[in-house]
Amino acid sequence: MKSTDGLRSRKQQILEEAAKLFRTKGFKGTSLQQIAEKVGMEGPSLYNHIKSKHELLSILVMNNARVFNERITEIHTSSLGSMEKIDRVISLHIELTVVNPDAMSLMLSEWAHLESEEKVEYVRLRDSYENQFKQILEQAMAEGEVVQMDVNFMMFMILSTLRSLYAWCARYRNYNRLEMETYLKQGILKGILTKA
Amino acid sequence: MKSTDGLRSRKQQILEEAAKLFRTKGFKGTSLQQIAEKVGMEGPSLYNHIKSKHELLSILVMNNARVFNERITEIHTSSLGSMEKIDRVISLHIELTVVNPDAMSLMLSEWAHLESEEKVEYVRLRDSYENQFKQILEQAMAEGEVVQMDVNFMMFMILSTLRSLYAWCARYRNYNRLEMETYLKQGILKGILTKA
DNA sequence: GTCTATAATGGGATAGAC
DNA sequence: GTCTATCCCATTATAGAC
Repeated sequence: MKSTDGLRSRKQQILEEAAKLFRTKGFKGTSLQQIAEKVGMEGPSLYNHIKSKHELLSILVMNNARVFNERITEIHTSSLGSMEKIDRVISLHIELTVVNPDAMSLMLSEWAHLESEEKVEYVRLRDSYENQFKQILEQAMAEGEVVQMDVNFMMFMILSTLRSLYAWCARYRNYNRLEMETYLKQGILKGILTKA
Repeated sequence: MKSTDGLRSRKQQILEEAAKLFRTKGFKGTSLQQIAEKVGMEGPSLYNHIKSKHELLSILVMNNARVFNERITEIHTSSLGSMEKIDRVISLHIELTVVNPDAMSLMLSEWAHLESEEKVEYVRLRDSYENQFKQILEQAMAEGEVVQMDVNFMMFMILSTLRSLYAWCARYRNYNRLEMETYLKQGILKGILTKA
């Protein structure tokens, strides 16, 4: 059958159900039988569509990691000002989280279960991402746009919030995205105090 | 034998090794044999000290959760001002994270594998913690000390950073704690911008 | 309290009929 | 492409010798 049969191909459907289950029960805590059940087939039938259980995790995590890396490279190598770049990085996280919160959650919490070769590539992509973001922050700091602080620590604080966004999206489903974006940027850039 | 034998009792030793392994490989990804190996015994021998694998997770997660809840209740019910309370909550997170980063990491990422009764109690403790923190933030907001914002979202932003601290501690082992505390409070309260 | 042997279960993956 | 039957292995937990 062609993949144009339904709106989503069978493999896509499997990937989506796997992502949901991996997210809530963990990669190790999810069985192929459970995934198969969600898609409406028996466990072994999955092997007509996938190579292994690890392949599911690999596709979900690595696709997301590659997109992230490409997008931040776009921002990093652009001619925008440093503060504009920081603004775009925050927007990037929000966009990718809203589009696919399951993949985001998985990427951040289950990557350790990737098989060794891919795990190496994942870490490389993540490091590349963090280095580019760090350089943006260093530039902003050198230009006096942001306060003097250990740049690693500043990055840690910002990424902590951005990386937890998927949990927020899960709890408050239909939260207004623009409102979220506004509050988030305000909080990260200006803090919560009313008085300087 | 008495538990005064070594510096740590046998059970304590098992708990510590289990915490480290659960943290890096996950609860489901860690076998009793692996824990036993770290302690220097065979898998089944563990059962002379523990009731089950789940008991290990339960002790590690629930102890931490109970301490957290007690400590925030102390802060919440005190007569301190709202901003002072927020300051103490941040310090509380730093203290408990520095003292036992493994337990903190586990509590936040592996609680879903608790057995059903304890999972219910864990969620109750976590909700209690969040509600008390939310009330502190609401008070600060009502007094005009912090900016007007969805209080749930403000709490989410603050807790995102505080709950990720264990990862920071793991990466930069001997980071100066006072410096960390200063930067963290500055970042959360005043943001990263130089200009208001 | 520690060991070896072993039960009991569940899960990933393959074979082969349809 | 889906099914049932099956293999193989890891893992939790127990039994019983020492």
